[in-house]
Amino acid sequence: MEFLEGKAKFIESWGKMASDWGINRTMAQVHALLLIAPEAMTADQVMEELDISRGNANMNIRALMDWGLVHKQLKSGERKEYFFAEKDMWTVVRQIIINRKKRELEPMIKALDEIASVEPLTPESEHFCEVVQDIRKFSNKANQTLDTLIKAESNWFTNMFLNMVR
Amino acid sequence: MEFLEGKAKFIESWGKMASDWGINRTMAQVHALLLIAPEAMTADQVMEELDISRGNANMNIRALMDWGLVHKQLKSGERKEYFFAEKDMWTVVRQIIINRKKRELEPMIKALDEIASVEPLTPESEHFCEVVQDIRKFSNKANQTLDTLIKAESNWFTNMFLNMVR
DNA sequence: TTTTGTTTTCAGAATATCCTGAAAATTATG
DNA sequence: CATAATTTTCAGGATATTCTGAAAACAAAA
Repeated sequence: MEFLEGKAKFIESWGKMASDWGINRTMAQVHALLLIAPEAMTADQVMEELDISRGNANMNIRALMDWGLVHKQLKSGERKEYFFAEKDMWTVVRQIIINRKKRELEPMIKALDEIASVEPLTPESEHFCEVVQDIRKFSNKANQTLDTLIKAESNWFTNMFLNMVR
Repeated sequence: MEFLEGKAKFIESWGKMASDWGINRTMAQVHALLLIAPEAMTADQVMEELDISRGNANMNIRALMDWGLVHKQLKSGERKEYFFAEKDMWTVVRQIIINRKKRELEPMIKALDEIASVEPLTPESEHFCEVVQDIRKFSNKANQTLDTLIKAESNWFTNMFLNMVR
């Protein structure tokens, strides 16, 4: 496969996977582009390469910085801002875990805690409470595990994988 | 909190979380409804409770069966079909892992394998190949780990959590 | 076979999400 | 301060996704 074909395919696949996971496709494509860029890029270069508008490029670069996946680089003597992606895969995954946990898992746990105050007075509400308790326990365990994962070192993560498949 | 309020909140939260994760909101709401239903329900009951159309109910119940999260129950002497959700949380999570792995992770790995045939002939393609290799290694490890998880027993999963937070 | 109850399909409508591009805001430079 | 370069915003347009409802298909019962 040619480099340019591979590059296009990589950007496309990364975007596809992201949109399956509820993440803006273009944001993921910008991320893919910066991941494989050997040097930091300007917003103009991103617009050009992905053929998207200035507003779109700006919005998604900013979102990627919010996620902690992309950083700004200022070059002395230049006014333009340059951007580059975090390349260490474990750090990338960790940042994604941190963000999704905060945005999605924690609100869900909060909602479940409130819901858990329902009294099991009827057969219907009794069953309801049981299901909610199960999910609560599960979510809390997942939350704790993710906290541990977030604190863990890269090699620890590798080791966990190896342990599990052994 | 009152039961009916809790029920509504649960269905709403479950749907919200699902749509964050790229899953149809209504599908998740149907799932939530069946999870907390003490008895199997008909499509009509689902339509009624969630205030959705027949077509929508049918489509999403069917999708949930494809995911292995909902099953059909036939009552003797009745023509209507009844549906109930798998309630064991570990089984639910496992089914979701199985499906998403097959639909998303495996195609990504396949794409990466193809992309990996790019030759690192220039500085740009050299860096590209490095990034792709990193992601490939990571994806393959994740894939193996998920295979192990899928085969694992429920209590093993609990133990893993406990091990990790220790 | 005909009737009746039930499920499935799918074109078009409704909605949610994303993108554009030009203007406004911001910031550096002369 | 005035000018120029750059970034940000956001209303309106474009696109993608989801939903409806009625008709078709199917299947049990008469």
